[in-house]
Amino acid sequence: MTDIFDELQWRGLVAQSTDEAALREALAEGPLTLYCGFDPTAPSLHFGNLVQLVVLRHFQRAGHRVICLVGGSTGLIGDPRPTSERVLKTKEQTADWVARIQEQVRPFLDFEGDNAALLVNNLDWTAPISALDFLRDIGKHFRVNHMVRKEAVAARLESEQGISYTEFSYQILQALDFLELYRAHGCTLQTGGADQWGNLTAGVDLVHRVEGASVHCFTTPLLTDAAGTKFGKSEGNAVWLGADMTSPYAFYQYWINVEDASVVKLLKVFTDRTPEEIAAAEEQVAQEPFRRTAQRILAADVTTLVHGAEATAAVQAASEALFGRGDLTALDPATLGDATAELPGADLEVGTSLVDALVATGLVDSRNAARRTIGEGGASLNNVKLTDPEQALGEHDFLAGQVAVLKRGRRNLAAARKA
RNA sequence: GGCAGGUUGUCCGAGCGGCCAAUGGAAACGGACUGUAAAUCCGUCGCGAGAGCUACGAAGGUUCGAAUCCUUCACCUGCCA
Repeated sequence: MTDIFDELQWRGLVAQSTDEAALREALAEGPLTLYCGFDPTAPSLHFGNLVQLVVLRHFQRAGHRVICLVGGSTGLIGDPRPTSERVLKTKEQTADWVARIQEQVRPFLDFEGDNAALLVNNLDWTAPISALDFLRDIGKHFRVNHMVRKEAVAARLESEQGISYTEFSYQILQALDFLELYRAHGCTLQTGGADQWGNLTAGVDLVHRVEGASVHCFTTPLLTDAAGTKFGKSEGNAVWLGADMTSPYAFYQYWINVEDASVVKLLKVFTDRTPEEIAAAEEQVAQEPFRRTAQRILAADVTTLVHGAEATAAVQAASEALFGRGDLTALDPATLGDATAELPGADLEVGTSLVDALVATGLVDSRNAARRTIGEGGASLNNVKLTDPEQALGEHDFLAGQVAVLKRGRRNLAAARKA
């Protein structure tokens, strides 16, 4: 599959695009320059951003010039959400997050060599513009009539709390980026998530008005599971790319647990597997679902992409040891230590009640919940179901004298390390 | 500016002086089952071992007793200026 656009479509990475024929032609003519922006709304990128990073990666490999933008200015304003106004973050915090995200993005693209990706910050060209110049030079090109049609803005205009002028201006600020990158680097394509369509086209329009040039954009689809729920949440928490926010173990487990009905779709999106490999995986889901081969490939590939091969090997070994059929007490101390090192946990004294241990390790939210879980038969210690809420951690419960494995339900594990 | 209505647990949404930690639905979690999948059925779903404590926009008040009544404040909605 040589055509990049064909490949992206086959992978399910294209939702909506400006004139597809023109875009295909532009891509076929030779390397073009494209960009995708990431706003610093948190100290780490997350699942949704990973889709964009994967897209950029495909483009760079296909020989196109990739610009990765971190939104030092747009992050100060905030893209309006359809539901409610954002609370402004301080400039210091935003700058800190920009720095973190700039680092986080590095492994996904090649920033060295002939076709090095470019890392830019829109604050560099936005900060120097005066309010008056902004209104005269940029604002004049935007019709409010058109701006209010944008989905998130329209929703907010309908909502009880309305929308601040600050957030209303967001799309102009983002459009300005496209113009700037077009001028400075000949950038003619912007990509983004499905919810960014309005912002992307605002940029396309601005470049067209000011420079008379036709540029392009396309969005990736919102990824949902069979029930139509967004992917990227685990136990109600976002799946982050930062190891300090979502541990590599938790990250790997997230992918391992993907439902059968979605695993093929996610393999296409997030891995570099070929159509043949994916067809084989699909076949295995159908024929031998209990082996979870597709999920294992998905989890391994994506974890390697985000955390590296070494981390993947570690969490695979841990998962194997902890979820394997083998008796936990039979594990050798080294394997046990490595496996449990990946788990969330707590340092606990001999004699700590299991109720307290379940709370301390974060497996449940409260002592009540712990008792409930034990009462429901949903908790186990070293793979032995707990029945007595009053039971306490005994000396012999610490396997190899160091760690006890607590489990809630089928798949939530934690380590109680001997203090 | 005037008048009327609203603000309930993660979300939606009942309750309108005691039987209300608060009906119902969704989400979520656990069990039964396989496969660390889905579907289905059952259960759980503020904190606390318990007594009890904290919760129904905020602050006061009435009452033996308030999510429910009164006052003030904030925000929203509708009608009239």
